[in-house]
Amino acid sequence: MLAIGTLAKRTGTKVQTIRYYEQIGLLPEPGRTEGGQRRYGDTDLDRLAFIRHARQLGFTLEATRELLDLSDNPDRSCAEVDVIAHRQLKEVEVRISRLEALRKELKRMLRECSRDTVSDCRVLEVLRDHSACLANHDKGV
Amino acid sequence: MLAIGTLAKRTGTKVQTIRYYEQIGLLPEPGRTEGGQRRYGDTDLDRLAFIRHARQLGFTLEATRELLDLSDNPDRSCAEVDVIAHRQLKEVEVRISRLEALRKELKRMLRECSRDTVSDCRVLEVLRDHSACLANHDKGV
DNA sequence: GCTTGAACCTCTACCCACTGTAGCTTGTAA
DNA sequence: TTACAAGCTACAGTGGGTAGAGGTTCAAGC
Ligand SMILES: [Zn+2]
Ligand SMILES: [Zn+2]
Ligand SMILES: [Zn+2]
Ligand SMILES: [Zn+2]
Repeated sequence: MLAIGTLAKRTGTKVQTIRYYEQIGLLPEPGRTEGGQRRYGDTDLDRLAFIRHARQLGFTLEATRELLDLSDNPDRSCAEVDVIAHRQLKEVEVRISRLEALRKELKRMLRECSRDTVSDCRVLEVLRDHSACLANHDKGV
Repeated sequence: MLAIGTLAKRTGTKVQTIRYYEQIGLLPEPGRTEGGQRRYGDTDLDRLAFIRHARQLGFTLEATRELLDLSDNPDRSCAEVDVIAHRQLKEVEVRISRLEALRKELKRMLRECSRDTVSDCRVLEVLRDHSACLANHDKGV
């Protein structure tokens, strides 16, 4: 049986985060020692590793919860899993294209800057005057 | 003079957000009517437009605050501005490369999935077993 | 001038996904 | 036995807003 600190180290999680996951019902309440300290088994280790990996891949805790639920029912079709993963993929792709637009505009601003006084700064100029900006913020990209 | 709702519409900001910016000292306290309602001038309009544009380009409110301060001192060198913008560019680039790694791995997971039962689902398999994953989460990429 | 109702006001709580702190108790190795 | 690392609970705070309750003010139409 593992103490919470050991579990934390093995999964690269902070102790508080583990207690937080328990609090929101993502991890089951573990057994306790006489003195009230949490003790974990291998099932908990696997479950927490799963959660951490899902988080590293950008899934929300809610999506992670759904994935865990599905993972607990091995006979069901994996279509639902794939829907969640696909949704996450779309999400990531939207964020990428948004960030690429920002990257482009930031680079342009910096390239065009005269590096003189603030009053001539192209960066501030663009910030003040949206029409000098090539990014389409309105369209969410 | 503009009421808060008009200012909100003109800048594409929610009314609550404007009050929030005032609360954190990003917008100055405006004049009020006899009855206590806020009234804004063109200076406020420009300042809020600047803030919104900086936000759309991904700058944090803290960075935006620094940019506003610099913008108020037209005689200073724009080097500081460029440092902030450059920092933001780096930030954006880090986020992009992280997201691209996720994108790649999500696509791979989905491509390899047999679309059968949950027990055979490649997506869940990868989530359960990090060694089946090609993304390097450890290195922050 | 009066009525109506949209828009304003303050205050509080909530979102996500944690993280940090204070003040106390327990477990374990020397 | 003692020292102290590691555990415990409870609560506050992060960023960047957003939502709602419950009350007040403004302005247009009559
Ligand atoms: Zn500049
Ligand atoms: Zn722009
Ligand atoms: Zn699958
Ligand atoms: Zn991975």
